[in-house]
Amino acid sequence: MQVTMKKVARRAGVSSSTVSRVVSGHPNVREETSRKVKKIMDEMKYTPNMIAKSLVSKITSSMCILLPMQDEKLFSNLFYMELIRGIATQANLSGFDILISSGANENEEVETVSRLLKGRHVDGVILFSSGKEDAVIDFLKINGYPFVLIGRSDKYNGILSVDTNNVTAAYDATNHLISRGHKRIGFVSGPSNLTISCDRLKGYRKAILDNGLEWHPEWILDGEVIQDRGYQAMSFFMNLPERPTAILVVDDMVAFGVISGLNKLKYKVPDDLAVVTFNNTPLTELSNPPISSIDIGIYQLGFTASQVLIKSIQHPGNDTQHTNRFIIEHQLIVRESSIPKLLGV
Amino acid sequence: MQVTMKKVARRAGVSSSTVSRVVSGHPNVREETSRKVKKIMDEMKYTPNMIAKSLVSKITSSMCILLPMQDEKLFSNLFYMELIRGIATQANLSGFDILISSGANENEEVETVSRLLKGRHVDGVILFSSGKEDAVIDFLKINGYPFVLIGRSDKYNGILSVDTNNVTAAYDATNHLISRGHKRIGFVSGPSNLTISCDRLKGYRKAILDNGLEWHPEWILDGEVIQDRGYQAMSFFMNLPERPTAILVVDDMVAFGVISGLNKLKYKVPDDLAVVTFNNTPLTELSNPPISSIDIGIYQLGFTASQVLIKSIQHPGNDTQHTNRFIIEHQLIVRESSIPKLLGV
DNA sequence: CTGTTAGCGCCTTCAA
DNA sequence: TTGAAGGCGCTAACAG
Repeated sequence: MQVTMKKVARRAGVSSSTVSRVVSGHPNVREETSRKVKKIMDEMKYTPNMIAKSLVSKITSSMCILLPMQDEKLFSNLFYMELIRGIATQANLSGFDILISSGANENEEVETVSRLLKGRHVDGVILFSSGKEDAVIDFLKINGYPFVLIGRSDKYNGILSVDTNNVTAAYDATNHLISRGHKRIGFVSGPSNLTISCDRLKGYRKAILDNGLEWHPEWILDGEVIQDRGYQAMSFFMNLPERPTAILVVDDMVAFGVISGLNKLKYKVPDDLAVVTFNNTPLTELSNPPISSIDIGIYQLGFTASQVLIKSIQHPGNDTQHTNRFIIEHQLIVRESSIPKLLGV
Repeated sequence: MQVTMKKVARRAGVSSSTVSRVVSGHPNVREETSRKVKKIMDEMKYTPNMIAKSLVSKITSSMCILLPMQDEKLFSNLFYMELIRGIATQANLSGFDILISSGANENEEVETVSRLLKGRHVDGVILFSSGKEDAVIDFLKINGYPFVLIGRSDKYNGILSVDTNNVTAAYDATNHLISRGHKRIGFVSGPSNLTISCDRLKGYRKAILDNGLEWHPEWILDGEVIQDRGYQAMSFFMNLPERPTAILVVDDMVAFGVISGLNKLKYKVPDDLAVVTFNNTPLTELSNPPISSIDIGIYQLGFTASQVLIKSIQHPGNDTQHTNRFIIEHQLIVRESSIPKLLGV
């Protein structure tokens, strides 16, 4: 049997409105009454029924994270888990709960989100930019539901989003290699339909061109191929005439495949090929050699997204606010994969 | 403005009870009425208000996953994400939503879970065995809330749990090494307060003793030390008099540290030291050499836990049912880290 | 300052 | 087979 306000009220000899006032911290309650009611609440172990509260207030204090469908596994588990951590931490700080959801296809995604939002299960959504048209975003925009995009989308503007400046990040990473004397630099790309892949490629290319270096299409490898058969791919790559002396890799996991392949082929990192990658997951430190990586602040990304969404939920008016795109700073973490080994170890 | 049953009812010229019956598939509705109401519902895009439904039915169709506090990062992100996938997939199949929660300390954990359960936000909880006394479990047992434990706990019995037989798994892994001719086998352990670590150690030890092999305390390393300074730890290990020729490692991530350390020290895997590990996350394939690993079916673990919890929520009577411990089969995936390299590659 | 009243949107009797 | 009425636990408006 649940302890309700009514019961607390009866036991305390007051009306249930008074109990409600005490619970919600309403000012118009005599100090004494408040204390008495609170004591009784403690005794009876009263816990508010959030469902009933939601029903009348139309606020659920929860948000959902729409995980992308598993069509590309390149940026996967480590990345999302860290993101969820960031989101959850910030959400909990504001008393929000996190709901995880996903759909097998776009239709299912829309249905899920619709059910959750219209069914008043959640107040808003955090989702990931796919780069292409997105039925979910359309749905959210049309119905005016609060949502935040992690990543960037060329197709939509004026929507709340949190992102890394991937072009600059790639530019910086490439410049790091250039500043270490590399003239021929390759690139391992991610799925070409993802904005994140395109942006990183763009930044890489810009750095190459800005520095007047050579630009060879053969120096650009496909990350998915590396994951599947890193050995062959790297063998091909390393046997190119005038092959690169350094390579920029779109993701830590993929960099592992690259280095693994190189090791098998008896090439040394960074001596034969310097490697810089993105995301700076814990893997980079465990690799041999440890991998230089752009830390894009995954946790921050999630934390901020959560913050922005909650703000948008709590102040719905600000649709046309000035800043709707939030950029998380990145930072290059230099490790052995891009600099000559230190003496001693 | 939300579309309610009332509005649909008015528009369809029936009572809202009838609409309710149609929605819930109640048999006592004339075929014709049903069709008419359904048509109107579609037209008006009626979506049931789950909150209101919950309020009266006292069923939320959602569960929460209580993520462990981040005091040990040994079995971390990759593991949990995969687990969540399994849980979410099964849950969605049954129309359940997943709530992610965590707490900074045990008190917070209890509070969160209590709020969620008593506030009728979720119907049940999936949590992870910590091995020691657990205030959350106490809370759940005392209040009779449905919950499932992933892992095993010596302290509690008769509670629903889903687990790997880690003793057997470790036994099998060790026997694999023994069958390949290894006589001196080391072990890298996880946090000693976790049941999972103890069980794996137990299985390893049993295999060693059953086969009449040597048992040296120095051959047992601490996983956390490896993560922090794998190089030194492995250097020490490899310089032991009559050092092991093989080693069993409690987790993939840690095995990475081990192999990384060995590489730096110019030792070869598996020639100088064969390695077998647990969990079979995608990392094992990306390593050089690829690591032999016990696949404990993380996804299955989550999937089953979800299934068991839902069953327990929907049939609350079965507290004293016969099977309350579900074991997921494990399987050794043999890769190059434990067998001589294949010719040709 | 406090109590009464009237819903939130839905489901479940009970009567017709 | 259908409708009316009442209530789930809470909040908000209006009186006192």
